[in-house]
Amino acid sequence: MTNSPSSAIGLGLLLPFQIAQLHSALNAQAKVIVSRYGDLNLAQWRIVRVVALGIENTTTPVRKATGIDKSQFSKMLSALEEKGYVVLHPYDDDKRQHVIELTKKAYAAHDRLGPVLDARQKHLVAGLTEEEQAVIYKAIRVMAEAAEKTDFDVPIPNLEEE
Amino acid sequence: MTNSPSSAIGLGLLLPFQIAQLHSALNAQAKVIVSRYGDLNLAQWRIVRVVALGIENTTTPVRKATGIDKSQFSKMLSALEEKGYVVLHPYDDDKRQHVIELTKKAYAAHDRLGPVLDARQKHLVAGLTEEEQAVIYKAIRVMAEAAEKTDFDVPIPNLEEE
DNA sequence: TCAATAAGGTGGAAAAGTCAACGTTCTTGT
DNA sequence: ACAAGAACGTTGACTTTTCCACCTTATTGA
Repeated sequence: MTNSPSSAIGLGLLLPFQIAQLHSALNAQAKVIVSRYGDLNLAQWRIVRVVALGIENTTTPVRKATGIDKSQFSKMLSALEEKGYVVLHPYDDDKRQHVIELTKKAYAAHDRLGPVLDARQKHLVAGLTEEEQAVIYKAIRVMAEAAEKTDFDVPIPNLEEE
Repeated sequence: MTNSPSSAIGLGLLLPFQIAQLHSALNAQAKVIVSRYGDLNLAQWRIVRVVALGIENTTTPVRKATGIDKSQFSKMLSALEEKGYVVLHPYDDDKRQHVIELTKKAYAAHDRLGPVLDARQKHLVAGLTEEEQAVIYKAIRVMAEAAEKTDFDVPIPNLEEE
């Protein structure tokens, strides 16, 4: 699109890069939208969302569902509590964890932002057919799995170091 | 990498979120690979790569091609210069910019890493057909474009605030 | 020619994210 | 029952990334 790189690489070899670009763009977009509707950042919003949708409501499962590192999760949760979005209760089944309860403020934020982000989602895939969307989901799954491997022992001729 | 990559993927959650997860996984993978072959980080590697492929060789176009924020780009370029990967020359057509010249060290790094990342790329899409790959590229393009929009004025039914 | 505005790059500050050590709680095996 | 080991969340140090204000160079328009 901008300028087609020299054949060999072609467009083919730039996939991770393009995904990084796409992610960056999506992230920026989400950030603008979310910040316009409140004082939550993206990570905080995701936590609220997972709980609001009733997917999970205790710390570890929520953390896993949102894919946030446990250190940051702890910090974001504290921030949410401070800002009055959540109340943390002890969890009897596992006293290391907490039960996350959303406040009215959180639900209000969710009610406001949810539709906007739904509209955004629709907008994002508006130019794609159902079949194409299905392909994307498959591709994400496949690539995420393939991203596990890190040892690509290319037949390297004894490389001279510099 | 810290958080299990595949766990949250495939839960049927929203697309941007899954892309973020995928990006995170790909990023971690690339990080490991790149760091194993030298002292460049991802951003630095991309700069080297764009120049090595002859796509661009002056600052602004390289910056745009790599999609790196201009502040970080400046820092990464300084780091590359310090580490002896590039030499910066004044650019007469626009004295605000620089011409980026790669050193032998940079070319050597490129020669070593290029094949490995090519192998990685092949591995990533190994589970996808040609058609599916084509869909992905289209999807990325479509979504990246759609990510520009940030005003989703949803017809908000005047929701009662609390 | 000269001011006004835009674009590029730099550097400091803030935010986000990562990492490792620690205390508590849970689980497992004996 | 109890010790050993694992899982969880928290904290503080640290790194990376992002944001913003500033200075320089280009461009535009009068």
